[in-house]
Amino acid sequence: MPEGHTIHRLAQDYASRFQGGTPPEVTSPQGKFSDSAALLTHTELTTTEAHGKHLFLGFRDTDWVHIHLGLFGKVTFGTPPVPPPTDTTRLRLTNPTAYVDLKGPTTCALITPQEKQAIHARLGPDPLRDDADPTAAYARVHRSRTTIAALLLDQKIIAGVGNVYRAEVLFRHHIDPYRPGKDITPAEWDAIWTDLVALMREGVRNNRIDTVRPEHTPEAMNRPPRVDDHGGEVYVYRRTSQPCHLCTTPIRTADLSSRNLFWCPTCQPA
DNA sequence: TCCTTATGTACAA
DNA sequence: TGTACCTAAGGAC
Repeated sequence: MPEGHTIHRLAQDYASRFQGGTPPEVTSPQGKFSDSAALLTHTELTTTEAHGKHLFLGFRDTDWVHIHLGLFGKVTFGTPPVPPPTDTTRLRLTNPTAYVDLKGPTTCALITPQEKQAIHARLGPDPLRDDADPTAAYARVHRSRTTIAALLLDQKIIAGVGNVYRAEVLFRHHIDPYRPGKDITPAEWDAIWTDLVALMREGVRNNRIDTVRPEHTPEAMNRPPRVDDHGGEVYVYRRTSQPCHLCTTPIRTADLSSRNLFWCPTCQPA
């Protein structure tokens, strides 16, 4: 269950284990990717790349495996002995020193460079990519009557932000999630973008999402650390009815376009 | 054993 | 706006 930082981390991890060296054996124990796996097996993994939540594995620089984890996809790395695959293992790479399994992805497909280019073209700037242009994103935000909360999840506008980073970055900038995009000032957008770059880079480094400032950590505030399956310390995400770390107001939750929204009504006033 | 839930997206109406 | 799809874990029975 990933946001962009997970995908960029996966790009690094696939590369460190399989790029160069012995070309991996490529299999699809589940069968859904078997034909493509047969074309790729024992060819070189030459590069890996992430854009937002999309992962690309480049074989021979011309054959790209396009992976999107969706809500359920999981990637597991390991070292030999290689365990028997389960019937949900979509893609397995194996070389003499490592293996990696992919399960439950929304997408795992062999695509051409042209098809890859089309995917980049429909994605907005990614705070984790060097080629990202935040002004292009702001231009769309600024002319939209849609809420900033919805815009931040729109991958055409900004790529890689998911439900956790959305909730947390709006809290960190005291912005009401229901505020229309057109009311976001250039200074606010600049601050949001800069913050996302820093937060998501740290997310790649630590492979988890932490958003609380040093003065609000469990140690600094003498409170118990969060115990949750997403792993990080946060202000509002899935903290429904718990007291805000800053003002003790109960954190609120609501449904917004079928996604869970979390915010502090005091720190993020309408 | 069934039901719910989840860091997501695409397509139909 | 609703629904379908991909999977696994945890809780209610």
